[in-house]
Amino acid sequence: MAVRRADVVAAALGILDQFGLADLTMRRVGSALEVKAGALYWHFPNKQSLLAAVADAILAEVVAPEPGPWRPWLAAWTDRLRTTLLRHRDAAELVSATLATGLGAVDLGTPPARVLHGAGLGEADARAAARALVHLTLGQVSEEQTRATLSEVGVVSGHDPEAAARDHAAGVALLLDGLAFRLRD
Amino acid sequence: MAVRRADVVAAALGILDQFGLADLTMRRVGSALEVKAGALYWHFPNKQSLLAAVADAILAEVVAPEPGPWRPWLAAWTDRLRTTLLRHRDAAELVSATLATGLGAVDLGTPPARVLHGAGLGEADARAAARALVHLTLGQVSEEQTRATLSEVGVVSGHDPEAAARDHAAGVALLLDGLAFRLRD
DNA sequence: ACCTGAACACCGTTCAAGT
DNA sequence: ACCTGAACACCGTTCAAGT
Repeated sequence: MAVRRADVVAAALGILDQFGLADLTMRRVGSALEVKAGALYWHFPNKQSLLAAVADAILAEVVAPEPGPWRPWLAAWTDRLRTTLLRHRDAAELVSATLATGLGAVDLGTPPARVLHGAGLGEADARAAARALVHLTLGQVSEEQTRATLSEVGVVSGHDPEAAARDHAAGVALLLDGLAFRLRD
Repeated sequence: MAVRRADVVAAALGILDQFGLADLTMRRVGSALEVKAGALYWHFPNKQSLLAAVADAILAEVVAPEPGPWRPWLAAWTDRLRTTLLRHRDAAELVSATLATGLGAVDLGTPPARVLHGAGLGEADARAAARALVHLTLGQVSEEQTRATLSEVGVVSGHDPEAAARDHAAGVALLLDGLAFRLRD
């Protein structure tokens, strides 16, 4: 039974979820598929491309909110992005890295930028605001996930998920206030 | 001549600047000091601790603006943070990773949080805003530095530093607008 | 106090050769 | 078309032993 590209991505995502990014090696993905590491290079040119595909798979889970007023739409979208990232171990770090390399296919900033542009913001400002929202979320979740892992191992104590959610919402609300100020008549 | 802890950090920073984070290995740092990799473990318990020390050294270069009104103070501080990060290859990625592990000594969020609290913002909101500012900057610079490296190798074309500066300023301004809204009477 | 030598258990990647 | 075997050039980390 030949392994297909999608099988490789699924296996990699499974390893990420169970063991984290540090254990996501080509050799481990291969052995999960009962195949040697070298075989993966038939499907992907290198490890980074495989990681980008995993990041894309994760981001595809973010469902866009129903069309509506820009502020609740953005608040909901940001929250869904956060929740999706939290569902997969080390996902924020993985997505950040992929976003930086530019290898990912999913354009994370486009949906919020479109909404903001539709609300009357200039295109450049809309893109800048979308980037800010994305970086804010990735940064907060990345810190939260690392802390969660560390507290699991017992290195650090008292990781509070509700406090993290509030922190994130506070940062987002600040940005949305700034946007409301820009969009006022 | 015995190698001291500070020598190790300086050598590591030199390798980071010249060759980037991927080439910053214990073996390379050792050979730059004419010492075997194992010798470094006399000074640091592991690689992460050495990286944290390097991150601290970089962040120590950020000089706080003169005391003054919160808005220009924060704008200046954020800009200096960005400029400092840009002076060292892959610095944003390194600092982000260190910040997540909690190993770093420099508390990046405290100065802006203090200024905001002094301006009348509640302590929790001040901390959340400071975190937002930091994550925004780290995310933008991290992307910028990766793109800069890629464009150096020729993988990607047209990295525009001025556009990146404008993007960052736009994101920060948005947040500061939100803060101004909160701090209005 | 500080370092070497040498090992252990890994990595990502390549590529001829097989089926 | 897809995979193995086997290698290449590396990693971080440990630790007895040396000075």
